[in-house]
Parts: sequence; structure tokens; C-alpha cells
Amino acid sequence: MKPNIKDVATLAGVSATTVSRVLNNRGYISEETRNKVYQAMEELHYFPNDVARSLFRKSTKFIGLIFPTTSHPFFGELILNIERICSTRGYKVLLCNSLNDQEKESEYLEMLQRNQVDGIIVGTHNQGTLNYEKIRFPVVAIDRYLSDSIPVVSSDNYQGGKIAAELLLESGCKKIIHICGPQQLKTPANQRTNAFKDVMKNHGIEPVIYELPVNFQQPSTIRMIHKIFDEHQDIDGIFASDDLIAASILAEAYGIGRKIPDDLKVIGYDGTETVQICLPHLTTIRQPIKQIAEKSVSMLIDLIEGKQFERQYEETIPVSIKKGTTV
Amino acid sequence: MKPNIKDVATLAGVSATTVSRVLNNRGYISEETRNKVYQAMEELHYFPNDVARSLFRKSTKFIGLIFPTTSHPFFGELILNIERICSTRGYKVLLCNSLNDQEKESEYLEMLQRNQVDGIIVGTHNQGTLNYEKIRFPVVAIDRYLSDSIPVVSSDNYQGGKIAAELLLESGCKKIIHICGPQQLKTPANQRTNAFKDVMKNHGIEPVIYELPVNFQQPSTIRMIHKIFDEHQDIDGIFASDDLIAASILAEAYGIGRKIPDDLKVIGYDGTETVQICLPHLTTIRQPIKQIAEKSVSMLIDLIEGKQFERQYEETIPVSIKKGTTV
DNA sequence: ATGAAAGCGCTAACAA
DNA sequence: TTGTTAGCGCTTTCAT
Repeated sequence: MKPNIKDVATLAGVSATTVSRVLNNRGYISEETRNKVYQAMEELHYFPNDVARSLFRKSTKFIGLIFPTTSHPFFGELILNIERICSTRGYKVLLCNSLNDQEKESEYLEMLQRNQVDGIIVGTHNQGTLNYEKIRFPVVAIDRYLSDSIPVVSSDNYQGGKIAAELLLESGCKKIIHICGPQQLKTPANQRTNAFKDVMKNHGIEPVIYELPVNFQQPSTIRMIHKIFDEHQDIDGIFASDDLIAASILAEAYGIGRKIPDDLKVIGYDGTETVQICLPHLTTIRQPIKQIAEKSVSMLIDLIEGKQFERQYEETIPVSIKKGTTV
Repeated sequence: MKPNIKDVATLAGVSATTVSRVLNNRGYISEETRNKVYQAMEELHYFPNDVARSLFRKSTKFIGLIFPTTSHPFFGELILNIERICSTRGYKVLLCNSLNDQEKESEYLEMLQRNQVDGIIVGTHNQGTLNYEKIRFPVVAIDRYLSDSIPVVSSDNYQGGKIAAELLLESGCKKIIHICGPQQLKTPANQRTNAFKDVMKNHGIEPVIYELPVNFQQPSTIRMIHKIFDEHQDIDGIFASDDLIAASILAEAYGIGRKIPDDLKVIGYDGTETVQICLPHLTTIRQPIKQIAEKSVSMLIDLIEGKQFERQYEETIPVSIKKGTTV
């Protein structure tokens, strides 16, 4: 059904080797032969079989992507950028949504190995540690410490947390609360919380922190927000380590009649386009998504192609603040 | 470096065939041999090479996904669901973000063919028509008419448009405007606009419709909203055919001091989780994303596996309304 | 300038 | 119960 290189060769009246030469532009081929081959390929709607090529070349030009979910705006944008850059550089993307489930991540990891990907980019958060050490091809992590030998790309989380905390203080907040993700996960994102603590302590304030459970969903976020409003009537500032959490805070605050930013100031984290379209007034720390994508892809491809590069095992990219009217 | 089946065979003291038999659980193998093989695989950290298997089996178990972008919440959620279902059913996903660019779509299409995907799911919108006819494996489209022989899965767009238009009328709107995507694209989504027109005409009202350009971005959306507020001071209802457009309308209305829903009622389309978290009060037509994903994947796999099924070439799934407080 | 043969890693006849 | 052989579609020596 699908024509192969031999079909093309037969139709063009040459050998498969010659067709291969035309395909790869290698060695000497007469113009005449070349044209005959092109014509035959055209006529048969021939496409070279990359499976066979990959087998021979021992390189698939596949890059595996393991992320929690494309449905979260941060990952959706990040994955868009990563995939586009890969495509431009001749790599194809195998997508894996781990949903932060350890078992799924492990299955995906095996699948990617079986499929001979040239490398993978991981951005999931799990409690346990999988065998990323034993993997026989390059791995780059985004916002996650996997092992000593696996490079990590992340934005400057400490700086982000610091900017947020200081902005709230400068804006006159007296009682600030920070909502963060699970701290037991080994991720540079914990630096946001560390920065918050440091800033508070430097100002002689005991930091108040609420930590979400591993794999929190919308309901637990809402419950936590209720709890916070309940336990701290005098709260006047919240730093959420994710825009969607910030969004929920705004909604809940609105529900109980707190005026933003007069009664309560809110600052989020990520600064994705989607959330900015939905909530253009949200003040947030903007992650440099495009640069994170560029850096991680170029690091990975450098590793794959064996480029000599000073192995910098932690790449930190500056964040910026997007001032809205919620602070 | 990477061990192959022969390395395993040698270590286990058997032939490659025997290892293959163990791997595939075929034929008779003595318990003893089986254990030796398992042990050897373990020792070498052996994973079967799926590239070689695919070449032999003439099936890759790859499904290609061509969508505009994972960064849009609707596609982000849709792609999450599609990928998860594929994974459960033993298929792997090659992700392509076409950005609605015809040339990119064409390149991706060729890439997928070269990589011998077993099938593809397409959800992009382009003006021109690519050669989906000539493709030699199954294709399923979501919200797009590609050719007579390619099945289309979509939600009940006409119903969605009807519900939205009628709700605005019932709520007392006198001057309703509809913002829609480019109508020249051949997509079932145009039914939303047709329904709007029909409902308005049935009520003796001349429908007012603003059409966004092909590949509209946020700036052109904002410009169009300004234009609408400018040209129609008496507007009291808007039906936007996308939640992100609705979100921008809310923001702009807020900016010029129009009270929602008293001065202006707004209804969106899609009902994604992300937008619902950001704007829980938004009234919107909710697309059954999960079912769309299930239907398109199962149709595609049925086609791939040659299941006899009554070829229903247009699958329409009911929508529902999510009532918020913007109407 | 072109072709024949071997091999990438795997599986399925066919033999034994 | 196990092994030998051929072949999936391609590319690359090595000949000619």
C-alpha cells in the first residue's frame, strides 16, 4: 500500500541505493537520474519512512515531554513554546501528561525509553524519586531536582518571592499570608516561600504560611482560602504562588465583600497570557516562559548532540513583576 | 551502549528468538529459561526497542495531534484528555502546535506521515485546504470539515448558540451583539452564529454580528470590543463565541464603568476549568471537552483497528449552559 | 555515476 | 522447547 524506496527505484529504473542518494543528497548523481527519481517519488506520493531511518541512524529525533498537564495555563504555554522550538530545530515531541502521578510518570518514562527518544524534558512533581539516574540519554528538568547530574532550568524563584513580599509590605500591608505548594517536593519553587520567610523576618514579622497538599485541586484550594479568611480576620495581603490560586482568592474575597486592593491586596505567580486575559488587573510575578523553554531545549539539544559546553547545572532566569491593581 | 535483544540472549545463554518469545509471551518457554531471560534483562536494564518493533509490525502506535496551540485553555484541556485516553489505550501522542499557520500544518502533516503514525486528530483552522484526502491512514477532525470522507466530532454548536441567544433575550436584552470567529473557515462552530441569527430573526430583530479576522490575537479582540462599545452605546447584551473574548469584554466593560449584568449581560463559550477558576461568575456555554476527546479517540482507534462500525461521519455532542452572574 | 550486500533490532515462519 | 533464517525500509561501505 504505502510505497517504499524500492517501489520508487523500480519506477525510476534505478537501484534503491540511488534513490537513497537522491533523498540524502549524497555522492554523485546525474541530473537525469535525479529527475527520474523525483518524478517517481512524486508519482507515488512517496515519503521516506522515518522509522527505518531512525533504526539505522540510532537516533529518532524525538524529545519526550513529561509535564503534569497541558490544561494548566503555565504548562500549556510552556509546552507550546518548547514544542515550537523543538520543531524549528528538527525535533519532534512526544507528549506525556503525568498528572503528577508517580506511577504514570514511571510508565511514561519506560515508554519513552522503549521509543528511543533522543532526550527528555521533565517538569512534573512527585514525592518519590524515579530512576532518572539510570536513563541512558540526556534529561533536562524544569523546576525540579531529579539528581546531581541532571541540569535544572528555572526562573529566579527567590527573587520572585522577594519582590512579591516586599511589594506587599511597601504597599502598607500589616498582616500578610503566603499560600504555597507542598514544600516536601524538591523544587526550586520552594525558594518563593523561603524568600517570603526571609523578607518577613527581616521586617521583624513572623511569617504566616499556608501549604497546599500534594496534588491539590480546586476544592482544596477553596477550602484553604475559607480557612484563611476564617482564622485571620485582619488579613490585608496575600501572596499566592500560582495565579489560579490568586484568582480563587479574588473570587472569594469578592464573595465576602472585601474590596481589592483597599481591604486586601493580592499578588499571584506565573503571569500567563491566559490568566492575564481573564484577569488583566491581577498583579503577579511573571515567569519568563519563553526563555525557560528556549534554555531547556537548547541545553537538551546541546547534550544530545554532544556539544562541548560548560556544564552549568542550574540555569536561573530573571523574573519580572507585572503590576496590576490588586496590590 | 544500549543493550539489544542479542546482548540479553547471550547473557542468558539462549537465542534472540527465545528472548523475543519471553518478551511477547508467545509459544512454549520453560520456566527455567524464562527466569534466566528475565534475570538477564534486569541485569542489563534492557528495554525492547520500539523503533525496530514498529518497523517490523508496520504500526507505530503513534497518534499525531495537530491543534492550534496548547496555550489556549480549550485546546489545553482537550489535548490533556485526548492524550490521557490514548495513553490508556496503548497509543502515544506526537504533539503539533500549528498556530493555525497553513505552512506549519503542512509541514507537520508531512512529518507525521514520515513517522508512520497510525492516525491523526486534527483541530486546526486554516483557510486553504491541505491534502487530507491523499493521506494513507485514518484521520478524525474536531470542529473542522476537511473532506467528505473525514469524520468530524464537535459539540452541538447550533444548540449552544441558540441557548445563548435565547437566554439573553429572556433576560430582557434589547440590543444584543454577537462576536464570532472568522466565518470563512469551514467549521461547525459557525453554527453558533447561524443559531444566533435564527433566534434574532425569529424575534423580529436584525442580528448584529462582529466577525474577528482569521488568526485574531488579543489586540484585535480588544480593538473590536472598543469599536463595538463605540458604535453601539445602547448595547445591553453580548454573546461571545469564546470565553477569552468574553473575559476581555468584562474587563473593558468594567473599565468604562458598565455594571454587569445590570447594564450589560455577557455570555461566553467553552466553559473550560481554567476560565471558570479565573472567572467563576461568567455565564457560558460549556463544551463537553471530555466527551469530545473520548469520541474522537475512539472513532480514530476504531478506524485504525479496522473495526466494523457504522460510519457516522458527524458526531455531535450536546452542550450545557453554566449559569453565572454575568447574565 | 551506479549497484550489490550487509546490517540497524526485532519477530515470525519453519526446522529440529 | 529452542534455534536458524529471512525480512521490515533504509543507508552505507565496497565494488565496478
